[in-house]
Amino acid sequence: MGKAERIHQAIARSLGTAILTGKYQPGDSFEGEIEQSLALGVSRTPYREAIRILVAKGLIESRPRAGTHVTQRSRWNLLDPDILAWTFSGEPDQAFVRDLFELRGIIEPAAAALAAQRRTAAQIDTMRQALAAMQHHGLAADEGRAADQRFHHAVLEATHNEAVASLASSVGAAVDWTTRFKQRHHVLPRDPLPEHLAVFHAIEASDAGAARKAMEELLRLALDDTAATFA
Amino acid sequence: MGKAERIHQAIARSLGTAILTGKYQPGDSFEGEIEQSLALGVSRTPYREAIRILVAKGLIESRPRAGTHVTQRSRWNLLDPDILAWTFSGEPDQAFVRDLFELRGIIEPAAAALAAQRRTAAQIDTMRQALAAMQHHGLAADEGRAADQRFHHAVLEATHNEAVASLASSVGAAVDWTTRFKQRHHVLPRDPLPEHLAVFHAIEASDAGAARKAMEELLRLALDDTAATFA
DNA sequence: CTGTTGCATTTGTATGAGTATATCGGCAAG
DNA sequence: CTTGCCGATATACTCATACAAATGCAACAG
Repeated sequence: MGKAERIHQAIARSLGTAILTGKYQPGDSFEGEIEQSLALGVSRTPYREAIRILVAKGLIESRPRAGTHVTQRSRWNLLDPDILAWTFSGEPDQAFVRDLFELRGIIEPAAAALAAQRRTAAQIDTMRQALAAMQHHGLAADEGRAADQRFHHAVLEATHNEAVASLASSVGAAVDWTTRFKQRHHVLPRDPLPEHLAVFHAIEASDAGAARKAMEELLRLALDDTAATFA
Repeated sequence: MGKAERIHQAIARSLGTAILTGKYQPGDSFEGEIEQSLALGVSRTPYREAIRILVAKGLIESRPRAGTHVTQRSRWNLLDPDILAWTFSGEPDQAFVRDLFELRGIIEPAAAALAAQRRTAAQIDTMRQALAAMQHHGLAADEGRAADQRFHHAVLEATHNEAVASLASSVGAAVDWTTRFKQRHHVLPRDPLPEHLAVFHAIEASDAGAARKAMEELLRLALDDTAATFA
């Protein structure tokens, strides 16, 4: 049933995480695609495909004679879903987590306001079910966190804006990692349901202003929890 | 000097634009990697690498026995720089352009406010030079549009938030295409410099509220122009 | 010192053989 | 008739090797 990870995926993930965790610095070289692939015990084909994946995500660039080098951080597609997953597979940079929260603070309140104006009945349903699942399982369980993500995802979907919705996986990664991090550090989490319900009710009532404020409050509380964890 | 486009890049661009312009619909099949590559007159190696690129950007997925299929639109990384470039290489969907503008309306005012608080002297300098170049060349010239992009890019950079800054290429594509579109339809553009200067001066003065309002005004005017073009 | 030209090195492309995997269809049990 | 198992088979995946193309560097000519 599950899809076994292909070799090129494994290589891409391995090298990608190595770059994102700083084991390879911008400018570092991967010269010698024959040596590299043999060193990994694979043929050139999957190695090259892994390189193509990383190039597609902006992490590296390769030209004949010049070799393959890690690009400058500013050229990385940090919001790419795979990049985020690779970033969060280790202990991510605290500064980057703060940046992601700040981005959520920009996107999600505005999205909540738009969602309040445009949401369909089906999307309201999705949100309601997600919150029910979240209440039932709690954030300690995988299913609970998945439900949390579904809720935030549904809010972005309800904006009926594809560009905004495509940030869902990025935001979702931030949501997921934040709660995981709290769990990892054994912080007794305050029940997050009230804030979520406030957002939900405002969107259901088509009250854009209230939805914005409720989402801002939700993020403020989440950020406080996270900051407490770091401190 | 210029880098000749590699075959796998060309294939990826070709198939990517075909998907983004709707010539291939979600669910459509690319089965037969041998046939497909021969039909394109290339070997399987670069064809497969092109497929890996498209997979990395979420446009397609491929599994043994099942074949290679175009994924659902919701799984595409619409804000990926290449995806945007491919999208804008043709006549992009008007709805998507509106979505991108809405996203800019969410991101850029907030970014301008943050930039006002955090900008460095060097970043102020970059903005000033960009505006000077913009005034000198005008938006009809490539150099003028490049300067316009540099300005908006500098604003996002000045937030000192990597997650926000990584949206620069996305926003930049929107900026660039918008002005190109106006040119293409021979709309006599109003001089956009005053709004830009207003944003710049607010950021220089570290006035976050004024920067936010000035950017909102800039976007409102730009949107009006674009809407008039469509009408 | 400057421009140019040839060369060596690295990535890019071609091709054919063989492997692994997941879908599909049939078969058996319920 | 439905459900679950299970093997045959088409498909992508990997390997190995050979050759082509591009480009940065150094030697060289002016």
